[in-house]
Amino acid sequence: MISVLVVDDHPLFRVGLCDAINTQPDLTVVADVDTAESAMDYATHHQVDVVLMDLRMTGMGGAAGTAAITALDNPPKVIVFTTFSTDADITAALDAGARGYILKDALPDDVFAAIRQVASGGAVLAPVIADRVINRDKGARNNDLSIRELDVLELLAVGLSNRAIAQRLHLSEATVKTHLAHIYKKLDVENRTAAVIAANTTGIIRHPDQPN
Amino acid sequence: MISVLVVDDHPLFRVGLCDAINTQPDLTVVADVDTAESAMDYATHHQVDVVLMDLRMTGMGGAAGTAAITALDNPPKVIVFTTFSTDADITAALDAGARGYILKDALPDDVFAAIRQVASGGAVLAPVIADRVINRDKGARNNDLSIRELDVLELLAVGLSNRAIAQRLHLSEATVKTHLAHIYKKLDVENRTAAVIAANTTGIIRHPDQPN
DNA sequence: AGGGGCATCGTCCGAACGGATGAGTCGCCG
DNA sequence: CGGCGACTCATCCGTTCGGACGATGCCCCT
Repeated sequence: MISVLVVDDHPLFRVGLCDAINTQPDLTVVADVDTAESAMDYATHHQVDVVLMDLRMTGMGGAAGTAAITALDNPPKVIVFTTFSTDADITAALDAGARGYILKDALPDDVFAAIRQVASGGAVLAPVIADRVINRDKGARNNDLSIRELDVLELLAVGLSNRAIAQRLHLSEATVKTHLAHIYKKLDVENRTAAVIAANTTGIIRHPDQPN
Repeated sequence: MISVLVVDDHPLFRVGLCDAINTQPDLTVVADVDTAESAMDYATHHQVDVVLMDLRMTGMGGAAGTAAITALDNPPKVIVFTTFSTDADITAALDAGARGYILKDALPDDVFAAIRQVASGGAVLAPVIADRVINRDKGARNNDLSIRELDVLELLAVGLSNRAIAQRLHLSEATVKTHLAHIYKKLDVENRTAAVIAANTTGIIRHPDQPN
């Protein structure tokens, strides 16, 4: 019997998920919580095989929660289970030690299979995610912005002018322009607006979370 | 007994939702489907009291589906049940004839209550939504962009230059600039990048749907 | 008949942006 | 040590934006 801990701040979804899992003879939900904090709390005091963790939650968030849980002694396997699949989310989750990344539009059977797979020591990535991860380590290396370029891009993405960016980062405007030129090349765009869009859609930078 | 039709393309969520509803003695899910098309199909051939409709789905989408269903003879009441709450989504849903708009992070009891409320002829808006709707009719009237301004904003939001926008819309650049100036005023921003951000976060324009 | 919003186009000008190029410092890696 | 990349700054130049006018025509509403 594989024990599962469900972490999701959508009560309705959580309940449905728990019920679905409990229909499986070899799976059982031992607890369901709505924050990463409580998940960590539970995992430190109880034995759990697999944690199904939502990413975007109020509080510490799923990525931090995953990291905290995988740092425990004899840690449970964590599967990130979320609606979102930006690069930032994926890397954060995998870096945090997640052994699986599946999307909420998956079929129930896929979820069950993922739990079994991970419980037995394997790893599971949703097809879309798998592509991303593979491509990331191939050609997308040049897509990597330097730290400073990311700083600039972040400020760019909130609508600041070159001058304003320069002031915020204590740079000259010339330097900002240089960084921008590099950013445009790396993102393969022509202007700042397109760069902001690219940054948002590819998930290079973090959204301010759900728009309202 | 109130009969409910559940429309959602996330199988896991749909199943959980159906189970939850069926726990209520006075509610029963008579069918659950994964597209607006099948929902319309079902509603034309069967008697249903309330339809729980997801907004963002593959195919015709929830707003169009809502409009189609409420156009039937003796139509069921439609509650839009979604994760998203941008202005575009809300107005689309309400214009389409939805009698309720609740978010997927609602508590199960809230959902049950909403179904009962709508079935008995009432209307239900999630608190966040209610605020939006009310504010929209108050001060936000100047926030209303004209059709043409929206056209421009949409192209702006994919990173096009003034000239490119002009060509796409068969306008002179001068006209585009005039529209932009109006857009900036109405959105209370200083430049195009900020306008794009504002458009995205306030949901004035439609996202190209889920980023990947 | 008049007013107002919308859409269209024009001009002018200063500010901002984007591209090209060069160049200096620093740290890392072989 | 020598090369390379990141970071910094500068100058020059052409293009693009954004603001501030004005102007016309249309349609709707009072």
